[in-house]
Amino acid sequence: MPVTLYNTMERKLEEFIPIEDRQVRLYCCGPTVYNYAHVGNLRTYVFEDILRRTLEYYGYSVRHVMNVTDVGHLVGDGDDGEDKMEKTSKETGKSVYEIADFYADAFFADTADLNILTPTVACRATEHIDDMIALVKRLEERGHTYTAGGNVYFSIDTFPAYGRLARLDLEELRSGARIEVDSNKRNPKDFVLWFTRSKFGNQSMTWDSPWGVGYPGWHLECSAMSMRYLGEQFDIHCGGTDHIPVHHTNEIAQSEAATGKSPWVKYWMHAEFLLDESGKMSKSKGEFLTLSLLKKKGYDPMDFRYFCLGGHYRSQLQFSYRSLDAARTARLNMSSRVQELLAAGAEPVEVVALSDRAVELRADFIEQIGHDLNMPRALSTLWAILKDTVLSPSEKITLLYDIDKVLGLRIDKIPSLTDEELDEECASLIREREEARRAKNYSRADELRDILKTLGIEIKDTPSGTKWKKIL
RNA sequence: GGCGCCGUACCCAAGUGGUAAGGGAGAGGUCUGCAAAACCUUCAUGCACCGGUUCGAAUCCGGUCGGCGCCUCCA
Repeated sequence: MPVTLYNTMERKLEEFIPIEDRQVRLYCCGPTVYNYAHVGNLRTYVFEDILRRTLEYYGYSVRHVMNVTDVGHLVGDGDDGEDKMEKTSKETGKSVYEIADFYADAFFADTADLNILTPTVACRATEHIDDMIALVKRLEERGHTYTAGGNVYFSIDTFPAYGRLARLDLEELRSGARIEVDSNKRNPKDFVLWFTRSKFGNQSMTWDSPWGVGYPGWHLECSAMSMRYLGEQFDIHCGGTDHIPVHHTNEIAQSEAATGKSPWVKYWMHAEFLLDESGKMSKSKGEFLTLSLLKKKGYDPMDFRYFCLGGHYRSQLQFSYRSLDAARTARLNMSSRVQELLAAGAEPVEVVALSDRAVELRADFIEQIGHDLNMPRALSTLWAILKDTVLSPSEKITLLYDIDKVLGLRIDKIPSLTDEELDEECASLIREREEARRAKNYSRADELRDILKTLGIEIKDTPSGTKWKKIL
C-alpha cells in the first residue's frame, strides 16, 4: 500500500514515490536558538517525527537532516532589523555562541521529552559558512546575483519560476509591496545572500568572504546544508506554513538557480499552527507556553504529544488547558487499560501470528497513517484495539507496541502491575484493610484506602479479591 | 490588498460522493458495605445558512453570514 502525502507545491494529495527506491531523504527546517521553543514550535517537530516514523513503519530508510540556526535571522522585516542572536546576547551579557549552545541544548531536551527521534544529522549554520559561500559563488557564476550597497542580492527576475510554491503573483507583489523597499534592490522581492553591511553594525559573528567580511542571508543555510547532506535533489522538505511565502520560496529559487536542476525538492510538507487564546502563538506576548511550563504544571510531555495527535497536522489547532486535560485523561485511561492487559499476563507475540481480527485492525492503522498521516484516525484505532472483545490480551499488547512505533506515546514504558515491587508498608496496609473489611469495620477500611491513595496506590475490591495499582 | 484555511454534539476533533470515527465531559444501569475500575445502555435523522448538481452531498459547485492564519521575528 502506498503512502499518500499532501504536497504543498501541487496543493494536493500525491502518492509518495522516493527518488531512490527504499531510501528517503528528508530535510526539516530546525530551530533558531536564541530563545526557548514554545509548544507551537514543538507541534511542528512532532508532525515531522510522525512523518519520519510513518515512513520507517512502511519500510523506508529515512535520512533525516535538520538545521540548527545559530546565526542570522533578523528581528525586523525586510533585510534590515536587528539580529535576534545579538539581541539576546546584549540582553543577557552572554556571547552569541554561549546562547546558541544553551538554547540548542534546551531544544533537544524538549524533543527528547516528547519522544521525537533525533535527526540523522543535526547541523549548525555556523559550521557550514563555507558551503554557503560556495553556493553564492555558484549563483554569481550563473548570473543570478548583483552587489549593491555592500550586500550581495539574489535577483528573482533571473529565475522565472519564482514564487510557484506560494502561488505568488509577481506583478501584484511589485506594485503592492507593503514593506519599505530597500532602494538597493532591483526587485522588491530580491533577497540578500551575503551581508557586509548591517544597519546595526557590531555583528560579533562575521566571516571572510569574496565579497568582504560579513555574514550570510537567512535562507542560505537551508539550501547549503540540505544539499550537502542530501544531494542536489531530494525527497521531502518540511517546515511550518509560515515558511511557504518567503523562506521556502527563496530557498527554492537559490537552490534551483545554483544547480540548474528542478525540482530541487519533490514533496513540500507544511504543518499548520498551534494557536493560543489570542490567536497566533508568540514568544513575546501573553503566557510563553513552553514544555517546561507544562511540566511545571504537572503535565507529562506525552500528554502534549497525545494532544497534538488528536488533530491533523494541516489543521490549525487551538491550545487550551481544557483540551490538554482531556488529552491527559484519555492517555491515563489508555495507560490504565494497558496495565490491566499486562496484569492479565499479556505478552507480545510475533506480528505474523496474529488473528484475522488483529490483522484487520492493523491494516486499518496502516491505511490511516498512510493517508497523509491521519493521526486522529490512528488514535481511534488505538481505542478500537483497547476495547475489542475478541482479541486476546497478548494480541492487544502486540498491536499496541507495534502501532506505538509510529505514535511514539511510550506505550512500552507503561509498567505492569506485577513488575512493581509493592513496598512492605503498603503491603501491610492492604492486609490490615482486608482484615478490617472482614470485621466489617468499614470506616477503618476507608481510612486505610485514603492513606494508600496518598502513597500512590489505588485499591479496587473485585469479586476475586482486593486488587491494587499504582496511580499513574 | 494578495494567498489560504475553517464553521460537525456540552468541549476537543476525524470524515476518501454511499449507514456521521475517536477522546473528554454528562446521564442511566450491572457490580459493590461504600468507592474505584470494568462492562452495558444513552449522548448530531443531522454537519453555519440559502440555492444548485446527483439515484445519493458534511463531502462537489455558486452565494450569504461568521471565525482564523500567513504575507511582517516566530513552526
